[in-house]
Amino acid sequence: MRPRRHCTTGAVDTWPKIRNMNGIQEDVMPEVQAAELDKLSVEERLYRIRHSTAHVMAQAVLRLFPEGKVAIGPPIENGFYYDFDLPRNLTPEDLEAIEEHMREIVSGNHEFTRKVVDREEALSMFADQPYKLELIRDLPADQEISVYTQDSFTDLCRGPHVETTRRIQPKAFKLLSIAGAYWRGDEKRPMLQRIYGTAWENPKDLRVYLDHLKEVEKRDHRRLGKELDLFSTHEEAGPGLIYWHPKGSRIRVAIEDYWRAQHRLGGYELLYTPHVGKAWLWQTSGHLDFYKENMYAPMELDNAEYFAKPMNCPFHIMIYKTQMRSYRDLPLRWGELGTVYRYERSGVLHGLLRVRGFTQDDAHIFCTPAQVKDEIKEVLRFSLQMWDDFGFKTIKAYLATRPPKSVGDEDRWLTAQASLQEAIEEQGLEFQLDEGGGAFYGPKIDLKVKDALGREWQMTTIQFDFNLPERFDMTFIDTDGKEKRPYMVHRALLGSLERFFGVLIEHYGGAFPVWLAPTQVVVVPVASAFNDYAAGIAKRLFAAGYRAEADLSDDRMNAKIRNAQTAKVPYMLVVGENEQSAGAVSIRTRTGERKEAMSVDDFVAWLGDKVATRAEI
RNA sequence: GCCAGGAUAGCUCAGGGGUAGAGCAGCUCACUCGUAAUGAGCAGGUCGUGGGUUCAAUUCCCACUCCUGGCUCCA
Repeated sequence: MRPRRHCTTGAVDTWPKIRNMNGIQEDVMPEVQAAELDKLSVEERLYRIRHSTAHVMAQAVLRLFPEGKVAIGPPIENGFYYDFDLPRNLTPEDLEAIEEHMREIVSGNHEFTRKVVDREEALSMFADQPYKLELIRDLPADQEISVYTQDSFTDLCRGPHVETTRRIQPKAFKLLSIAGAYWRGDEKRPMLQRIYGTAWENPKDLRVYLDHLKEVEKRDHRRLGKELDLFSTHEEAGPGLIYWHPKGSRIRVAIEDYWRAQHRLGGYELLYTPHVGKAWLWQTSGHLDFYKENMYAPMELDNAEYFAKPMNCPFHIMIYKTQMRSYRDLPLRWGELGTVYRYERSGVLHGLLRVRGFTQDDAHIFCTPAQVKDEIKEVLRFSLQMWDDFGFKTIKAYLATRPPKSVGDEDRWLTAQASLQEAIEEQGLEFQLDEGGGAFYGPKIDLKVKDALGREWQMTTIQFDFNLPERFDMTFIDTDGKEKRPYMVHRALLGSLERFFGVLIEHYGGAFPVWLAPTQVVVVPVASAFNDYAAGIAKRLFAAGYRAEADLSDDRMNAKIRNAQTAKVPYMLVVGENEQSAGAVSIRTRTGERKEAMSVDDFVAWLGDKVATRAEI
């Protein structure tokens, strides 16, 4: 299954997006008559189908475990889940048995009937269902309480549902996995067993979705990382720490070279700062008060405690404070590919996407109030251009504003929020407002990018910070000769190189565009008699700055092509008698296409163009 | 951290109370070949770590580590 916690899972555009953020039954759709079901949008129909399938599953589970307790079972994107408290742990075989019962229930053509009950009635109906009782007791006093019944099963539920189980096709749903989940997501409460399932309108849609899951698995960056020899992790050497192999490093170098070049053009200076800092630094920044549980334990040295850095900002501020800063010096844009370490609980580590040490493509912008607007606009534009260059074309913005508990002047918050929103609107970006969702120290924009499989990943963050300038007493001298507080914006565009690499691998399924491919060209001689010619071409390409090699192994030509193909090398140059005598190469792309033979000079120019235009192939 | 499942050759995996097997990769030899796998041979393992039960444990039991899928938070 896909890593739900790292991306909004999901789905090709045509697939309905149904979210249930807090995992509790919620439903904003009005009740409709059964006959109207077909008039509903596909999203609304699927919502009902999934919700109803969850009820059917609960009924099936209770058939197997009559003494089981049911918790909640909402529809989610692409499916549904239901949480249970059962006398024993479920096994994968149980899922098959449950599915069997579900098919039988569904084929009974039972109606879903809705009934409104008062609180007392509800409490007595679910007297032996403690989780339901808790839900009922937590409902607001003026809330209408409804229950839905199909066959012999009645559930507390706001609805809506399909009119009969006939709407649930026996071959259009599938149970996928069992997982532990805390009651109401609280680790102090009981651990329940959650069954995830997927449900669709018809068997064909289910098949398309299952194929999609297979494709997701094929593109899994951990699998491709191994197959393509890109990176590894080592439990003996510390979990969650990434080792970049030569081929992975080639890609990283290409990314970093691009990143530096773009930042230079964008008016950034680059910094290098230490990996550890004394307790004073983290005390001043507040990290020891608010972030300690995410930090590596201190090292003691000369009676002082040193911490590995979880963030780069305090170091950049130290540099800021080495001089008196004038308004004439601002804005300062300081970037750093800064490697940070954060403690993550062992259960959450996941390939490149969730690690304990990573390199942020970090930068801090220090500016005057008058400069804020333009700076934000530029950062956003910069970010979008970068995503475009890396081949991600669909971006969504999330603007998070001031939460109730927060620091900083009201007018600074308003200025900051206004400039964030204006920047988004100017770029014509689709965005969602997350009222009160900002950090206590400032509002922010997060960008989610959509990958080739339609999954959204949160990558870019652009964040105001009203806290650190105060804590470190940062100032600049304004035009009136007075000391003022600069604005500080923290931004990471790619996020972290590790995570970005993981997403990039999955986006391209390992078939990187030419400018990023670890090996851009493999020269394949048709027989060993042409080894020298092949080696000469590879050498020439290499000298011209390309990642090219000749395959001079004992393999036959067909095997060499296959090896290059499975390594997803964009171009294979096949050379034999014809090419040698003409000083040419014949080109085969990894898509299987054969191009007309061209002179080596022409190929160099052609390849240069492909790299410069960031062509996929 | 918690719940569940897993860990056997470099990789993918089979097996099972009497101390291990395949394919690919690797090495050697032969083949000199025109757009996705030439053939033969060789080598490769304290069966995750530690403890227990047993005449005997890789197999059964316990603990731990890591991995996988979830739960909370986040780049």
